This record gives sequence, C-alpha cells and structure tokens, in this order.
Amino acid sequence: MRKRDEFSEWYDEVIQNAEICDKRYPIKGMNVWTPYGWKIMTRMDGFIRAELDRTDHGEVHFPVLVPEGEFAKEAQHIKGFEEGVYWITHAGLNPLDVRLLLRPTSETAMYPMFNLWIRSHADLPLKTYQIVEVYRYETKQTRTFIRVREIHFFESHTCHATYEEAEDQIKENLEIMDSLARTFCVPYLKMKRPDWDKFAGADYTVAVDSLMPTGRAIQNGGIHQYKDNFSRAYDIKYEDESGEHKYVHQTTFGLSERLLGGVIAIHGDDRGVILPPKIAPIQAIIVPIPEKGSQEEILAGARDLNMQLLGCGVRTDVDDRDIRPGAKFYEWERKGVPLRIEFGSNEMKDGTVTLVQRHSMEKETVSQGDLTVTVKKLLESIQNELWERASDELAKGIRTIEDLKDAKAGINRVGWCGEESCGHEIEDVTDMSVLGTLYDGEEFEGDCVVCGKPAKTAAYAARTY
RNA sequence: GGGCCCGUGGGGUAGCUUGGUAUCCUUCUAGGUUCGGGAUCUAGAGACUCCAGUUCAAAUCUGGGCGGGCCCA
Repeated sequence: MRKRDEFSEWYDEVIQNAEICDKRYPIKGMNVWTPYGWKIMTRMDGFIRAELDRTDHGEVHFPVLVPEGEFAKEAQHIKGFEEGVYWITHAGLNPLDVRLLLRPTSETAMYPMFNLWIRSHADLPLKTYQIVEVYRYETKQTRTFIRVREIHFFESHTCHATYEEAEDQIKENLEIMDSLARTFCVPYLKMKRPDWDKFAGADYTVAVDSLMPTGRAIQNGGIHQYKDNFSRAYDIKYEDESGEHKYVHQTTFGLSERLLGGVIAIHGDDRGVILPPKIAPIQAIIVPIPEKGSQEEILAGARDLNMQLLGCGVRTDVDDRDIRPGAKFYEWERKGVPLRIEFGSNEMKDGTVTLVQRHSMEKETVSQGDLTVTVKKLLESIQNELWERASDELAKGIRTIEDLKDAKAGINRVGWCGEESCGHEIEDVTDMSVLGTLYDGEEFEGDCVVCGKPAKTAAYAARTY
C-alpha cells in the first residue's frame, strides 16, 4: 500500500528504519554510511572486485584531485561534466596557481598516467579498475543512493591495441554485469543509448537500465566504447610489432551505489527492506524465545545453532537482547534479513527449529539435524525467487505501443526509423527519455511511430531518475 | 532563471490565526516483573534553525541568513 502510493516517503523511511544510511549530515546530497549499510555496500563491492579480479583487471587507486589542465583536454568530456564540478581554489589562505577539481569520474586523472605506463603493444591490454568516491554537484533534488553529490563509485578503464579488442572488452563487461545483476537481484536492459545521450566523450554507450516500482527507469551503470577519442587527447600511444606508433582504444565500465537504491526499491515491501541472501550482512537471525525457568538452556541452544551455521559458512547471529521476541521480529524484517530462526521451548523439546522467510513470510518447522542443509537450500531459493520476481516485474513493465499518446508509466517500446529528429519527437511528445535500442539488436515489424517510414528497430522510452 | 511552501527533543507531531506555563506518540537511560508478533511498572533524559527587530514578554508578529521540500521554464 504505502510503497505503491507514496514511493518517495516509503523509500526514505525504509532506509532510515533499516539504519542503512543517515541522511542528516549537513550537506545536501552527502549522506553518512552507517555500519549496516556500509556492510551491504562493501559486500556488493566485494562481488564487483571478485569479478574484475577474475577477468585480470588490476585494482588501482588514484588521487581524488585533478589539475585543471588535465581536465580540460577532451572537449566533449568537459562539456558533459563542467557544470557539476567541485573546484578547489585555495590552499589555506592563498589562492592556488592551478585550480584543482574533485573527480566527477576518473578519466582525466588516470589517462595522463596511462600515457606514461603504455609504451609498447606488450603493455596491452591494460585493464584497471577502482572503487572510490566521485563528486558531482547535483542541482536537482537529491535522493539517497539515487542522486547524491558524493557517489560511491566503481569504474574500470581499459586500453587496447585495436577497436576489435576493445569491442571484446565491452562484451566481457556485459558478461560481468550479467553475473553481478544476478547476485544483486537487479535485472536490467542493455540499452544502446542514442547518440545525443551517450557518455560525454564516448563513441557509444551501453546503459545498464533497470525499472523502478514507480515505472521510471534508472540507469545503474554504463559501459562505454571510447575508441581513440581520449587517447588522442591524452596522447596514449603504443609501438606495434612493426615499430609504428598508434593510439590505444579504450573502454570504461561504471557502476555506483545506485545499485543499492535499486535493490531497496525493487525488493522492499511495507515491512521494510528485503536483501538478497548474497549481499545480506546477516543471512539468518536466530531469535531465542525464552521461557521462565529455562532461559539459560534456550539461549545456550540458540548459540549452539549459531555455531553450527557459522561453521558451515552461513552468516548468522543470535539476538539475545532483553526485549520481546515480537519486537525483534519486526526489527529484523525492517533490516531485510532473509531468514529468521526461532528457537524456544517447543523447538528445544522436539529437537526442531522454526524458519521464517522474509520475502514470502513463509513459516516452516524443520528438525535440527537438517538445519544447515535446509538453511543453505532456502538461501539459494530465496536468491533465485527474488531474481525471478524482479525479472517478471521488468518484463511486465515493457509495453509496445503504436501511438505515442498511449505512452504510460514503465518502459514504452515503439518502432523507430533511427533518425535523431524522430527520437527527439518521441521525447517531446511523451515527456520521457529515449533510453535507446537493445544492444543485442532486434527486428521490429512496423513503422516509425513518428514519421511512419519503415522502422529499423525499436526504441525504448521511459521517465527516468 | 521564475513562483509557492516548510524548519518545535534522536524520529514523527500539537501549539502559531488571537504573543505569556511547549502537547502527544515514539526513542533513549537505570532498575523490577516478563518473553511464541511491537509487554509493562517505577524513576529519569531530551526541542522551539540562526541573526536582528517590535514588545514588559516571541516557538508564535516583521525582516534577513542558512537549511529542506514542491511547481513552472
């Protein structure tokens, strides 16, 4: 009810109640990660890191400041970011000779160094990534995790000898993204952005677009082909086998804390957050139900269950605080813990435990001997169900329309001749953004929704965050 | 860029029109009795966004700053 009717209020409240973030910090758009929220975020980072390490990327960590001169080298890139840049103009009481800026993304910090690192084809491919904060002065309304001024950011940057090798990198990035999306239970569309909306400085952009419950699309990330646009500006060249000097071809892949916003928005319900088991800091919370006379035994039993589960690699904890069990139930539901394990005198007597799944509120009793196996199986099935649920929502949110007047909340699929003018017309009439066309390509039977000429493919339009 | 609205304990609020003792819920602390869906008792803690003005007296009226929200371009 609340989630559907008052999404904004619901979203803020759920985040606050789960203690994921404290937005009372006195700068708009700069929030405080509290321990629980930071654990979730760093767990997500962990999966990103694992994927990038697996694919032979080296983790780096560049300075947050960029000198003005480096920033100014790629014209399109500056245009895209200059309005949102924080400048450092003073050191102590004295104005700086060279102004410094807080990176809004790290191309301009990294590429002067890539210029030094790359000499020959033997240095290629260069595959790097970092997880850092970036800064963008947002003027519009800010929203926790979704539009903030200090962004917890992942970015990979690669350099290749040829365009084809860079294209292969794009494909690898998309595979990584597929794997991460399943882990985070955030399904997405691979949208090739229209030219007028690609990343500043890119040759083309594949956006990672998901659908929020409000029917608006959210871009959780981007994968970009730079060709040699930046290497020409930063003079990143290598010497090939025949002794010729050539510019490298580059790609980038970016994701951010928006993904966490997506998880919360997509999976949460009126009881609070629902976390996919893989990213939940606590996967199962054990709540002892004490009874007069046998408090000690029950608590000891609960602790024993905890040790068993921890020993099998399940992240569990015992909530032994002196408050009513009901209060604990509500609290852990707000925090999105996937499983609750109740243990009281009944269970102790019968040699069982009671399990409750957060996402479905399904309750079952299992014998203690089956506990670890059952818990592991349940966590896996919860992970899958959350993915399926969200995938269904995304599929249901895409509608093909024949007339722009029929555009509704969600993602609207229309025939498109591919002309920019028709694309803008779609945006103007629907008051939405054209997300682009499917990266994997698709045939569309029919005509352009604007000009009536045969459609080359389908365009997707939605309101966006 | 233009217009409108709002700032009261940690969170949510009443009070503001008509100036005078700041309400309720939640939260927090200590202790007791409890514990199968937000327990209860006792004792305690905690607020008027800031600056200036009007006034005997300002949460309340006026002006400005800062912060937040909304609508239009």
